[in-house]
Amino acid sequence: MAIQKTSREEILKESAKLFKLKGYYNTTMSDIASACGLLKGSIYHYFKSKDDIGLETLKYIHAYFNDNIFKIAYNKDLTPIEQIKLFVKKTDYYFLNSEGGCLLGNLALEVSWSNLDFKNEIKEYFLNWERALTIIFENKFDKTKSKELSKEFVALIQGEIMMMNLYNDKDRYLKVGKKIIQLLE
Amino acid sequence: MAIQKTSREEILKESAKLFKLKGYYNTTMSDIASACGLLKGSIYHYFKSKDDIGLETLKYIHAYFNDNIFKIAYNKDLTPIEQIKLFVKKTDYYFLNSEGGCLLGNLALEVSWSNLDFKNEIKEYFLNWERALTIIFENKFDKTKSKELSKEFVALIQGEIMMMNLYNDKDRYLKVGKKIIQLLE
DNA sequence: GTCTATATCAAGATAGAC
DNA sequence: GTCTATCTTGATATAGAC
Repeated sequence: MAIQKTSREEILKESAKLFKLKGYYNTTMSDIASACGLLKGSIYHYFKSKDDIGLETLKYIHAYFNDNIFKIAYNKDLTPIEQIKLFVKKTDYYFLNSEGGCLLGNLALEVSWSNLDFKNEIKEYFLNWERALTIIFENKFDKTKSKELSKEFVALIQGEIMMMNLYNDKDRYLKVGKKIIQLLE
Repeated sequence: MAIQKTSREEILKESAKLFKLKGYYNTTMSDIASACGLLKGSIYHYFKSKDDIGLETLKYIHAYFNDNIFKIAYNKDLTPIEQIKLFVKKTDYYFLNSEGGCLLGNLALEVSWSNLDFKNEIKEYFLNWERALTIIFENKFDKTKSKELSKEFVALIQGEIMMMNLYNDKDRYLKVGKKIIQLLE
């Protein structure tokens, strides 16, 4: 009986960090293992391959956004203004503390050309993001306009996260959230 | 005397394609070589390492944008409207025909965390892009507003390129150029 | 300038001991 | 559940023949 040093979830968390910072292909099983205090062979007890870890990591982060951020749009106990403020607050909190930017955005550019499973997961993530924003916007705008706005904001957020991390400047990114809130006020 | 099959420039062109589509780390010297009709050993006649190719490829694409697109902002023979229309037209032409998106944007997310030379080149590229747009905007807006607009548009373009390639939909990307032109009309 | 051949290293992955 | 050991592959890179 060996002492349990890690768990499936911890491996996914560490993998997400590494993939964001080093890129997917440039992160090795050895990197992931040592981030969890293991040797690389031990990782295969939890996952059957690196691609398995990659896809599960995307799903894990996607689920985090679904459960903690996107769902705010479906919470009828909040007013639209409260919804959008909380939505922006939680999104900002995540990305301001997420060294390396947006995992799914990063992998969209790096991996989605070659791995269809990854690509589909990433597409769903952004669709869910857009759907959530659309629902909030529909309190003030018509369906078409709401869709258009939400798509544009999701793209803008991705671009600004790229710039935030490139120039180490949070202000530009934070402006996006302020703009979104102003739209509904 | 062996027949010359390729050139420094062709290697950079093929590398740019491959890096965009497959990612930097996932592209091998063998991939690059065979795209040029060579065997991998032969590439080292032109470049001393893969990182050398990577950095030179970034510089090559950066120079293309400087010479063909960004410089439009400094052409005093054109009116501001003509400038922005040409700017957008050339940018759109490039990205609509650039399978895999924006090389410097892609590598910004994949590589810039680990390679400072890459990161600096990428930062300069986006700064030059912003500077060019700022100059055109200054014909209608004050300096602060022009800077703000240009930064936001560069970020938005990057985000929309990501989405265009993810969803295989050119319309969303094309809206950005239309918005930019409208701003100056 | 391109080739063949090879050195070197590190990657993903597996097997079996503890 | 983690370890050590190892297999196999494929990566970057070099040397020297043509």
